[in-house]
Amino acid sequence: MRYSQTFIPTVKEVPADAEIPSHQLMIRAGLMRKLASGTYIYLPAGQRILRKVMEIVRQEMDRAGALECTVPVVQPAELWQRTGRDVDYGETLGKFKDRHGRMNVLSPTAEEGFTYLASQEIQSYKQLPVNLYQINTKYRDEFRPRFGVLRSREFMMKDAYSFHASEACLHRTYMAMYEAYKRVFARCGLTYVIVEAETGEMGGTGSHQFTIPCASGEDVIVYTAAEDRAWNIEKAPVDPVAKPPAAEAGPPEEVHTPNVGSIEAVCEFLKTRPEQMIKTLVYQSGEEVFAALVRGDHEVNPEKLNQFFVGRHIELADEATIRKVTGAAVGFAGPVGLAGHVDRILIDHAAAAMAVGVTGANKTDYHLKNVVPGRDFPLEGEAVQVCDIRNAAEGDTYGGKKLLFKRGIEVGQVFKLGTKYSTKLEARFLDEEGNRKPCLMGCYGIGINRIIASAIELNNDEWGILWPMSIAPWQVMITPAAPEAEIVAAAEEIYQQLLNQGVEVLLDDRDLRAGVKFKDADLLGIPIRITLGKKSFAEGKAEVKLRSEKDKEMIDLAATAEHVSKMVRQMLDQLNAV
RNA sequence: CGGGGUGUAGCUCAGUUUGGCCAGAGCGCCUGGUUUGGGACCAGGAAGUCGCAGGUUCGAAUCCUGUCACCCCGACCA
Repeated sequence: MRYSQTFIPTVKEVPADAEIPSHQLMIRAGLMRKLASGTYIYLPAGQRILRKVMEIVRQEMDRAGALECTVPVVQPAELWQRTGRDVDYGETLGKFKDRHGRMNVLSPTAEEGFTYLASQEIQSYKQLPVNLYQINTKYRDEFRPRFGVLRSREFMMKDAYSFHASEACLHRTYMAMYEAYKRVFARCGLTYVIVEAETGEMGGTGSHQFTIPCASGEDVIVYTAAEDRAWNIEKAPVDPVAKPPAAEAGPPEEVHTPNVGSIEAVCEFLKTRPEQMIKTLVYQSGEEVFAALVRGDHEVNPEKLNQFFVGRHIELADEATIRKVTGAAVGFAGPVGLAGHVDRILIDHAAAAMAVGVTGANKTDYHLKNVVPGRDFPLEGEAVQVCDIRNAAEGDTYGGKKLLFKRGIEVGQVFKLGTKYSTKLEARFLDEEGNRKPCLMGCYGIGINRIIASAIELNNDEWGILWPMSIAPWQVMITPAAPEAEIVAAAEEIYQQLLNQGVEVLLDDRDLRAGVKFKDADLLGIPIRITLGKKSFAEGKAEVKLRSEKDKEMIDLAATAEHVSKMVRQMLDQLNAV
């Protein structure tokens, strides 16, 4: 490709609305432009990267026995009503009505589509297993799109869905996908951490996420100091904290705390600390109202709470409900005397282990001091349970091992779905004994755009991007650094030779000063640059430089193309050797 | 959805507090010339309904009302 004939609009200045390196550099290097909040146009160079990542994913999926399909992005809402996800997905699900008045859904993921297909086509265990995938646009009406392509409304995702007659078979495909994912991310030149994203319910290894550790990540990864296990914070278990020796505490004492509802404000007002408070959150799930108690400095983990309400949607109770069950304004709920007013009380281990604490008084503008768990409110009973319902925090342990934290970008997830979708959409098969059973399912996703952003987050410097060879928009860039005809001709010759050898090469044939070309080359981040300058040309040499290295190598002009194409192959082999 | 912020040239932003100079700068773009290995220099030039709609006023980028878009923060409220 000749630079003069492509379209790579680079910009010097950092765009005002881009915060993280990948977002800034994708704009600056002319890879993409914003169309609207959370939607981006991929320009030619960006599109090449997208295509390369998709091709790696496609190759690894095919190698692992998955079969490519394409399911429509616009799907009948009726299908989503049957699985209940039109409600469960909430506002994030994009919908529109067509001219016939039919509701349509913009696919944020495609369990329904693929399961529908299976329901139509799978009759017998003899047809199983089957693993189908697509690489297609997904749409999510995100609450808050941000960080460029990391959390966008429209994005490219590879999603696969497998169907099985047995748990063992599902596990085999699950592991095949797990291995395929390792290959995909390694080939893309990414260092990744695999975290456990789901335990309990499915037993054992129900779901793993592939995450790229980096500061811009939105997910929190929790891992043991020995790094022998890692979890998404949504699933990270914690040891119950030790109960301190019982403290001398008088009876609960009401204190007037006018307009002081928040933990912070109460601490300020009562000169206490968050870890001495018991936070009482009221949730609802349909008609059922329940309370969750955690220590003031801890955070409730909705995913953990969900384990107690499998398959149901839970949310924080609205103000009216809170008033009804606590008899007080929002901000003054507490566990003392709450038992009869809610259907259930879930108490985190750490809250239960407190010797004494401060809580809301279930009375507007009042809190209670000297509240002793177990004495002033029950820790056991029919509707009371002490359990793990909070996020792991600094200082926690699991299995006696210290827990550490870092941020990560989730780029892939493998998940054992079970029969949720196959039951609801009647994707069933007859087994050897003639019994009709719902298929066991797995689903496996990879965020294509996130791979690109992660690669940039991991590989950039003050000048621009440093692409791994496998996903670089071009493998080699040729920069004639002087306008003399013989230099241009030499560049042209090497360009043709490289093309003939199947190397993806970008020839900077623009009539510009060398400095400008160098700046653009560094911004774009093509891994190998061949520079032809007056001085080296006079000596019959070309300069070969890696984007990642400072030093250059002087190669005979006649040998340059051969030398460079060998380098390309070696760098690719290194990435593919997994 | 709540809170905060920003909308002025293709980009980054000044000007708005205190209404009145001709609506500006840097970068980019066009023309000519000089340059030519790390985002050159000189000269000339094009380019903005000041987000949009109302209103106040002799006069509005500036004040008021509404509206739209974009950005940031947000369970910690129990």
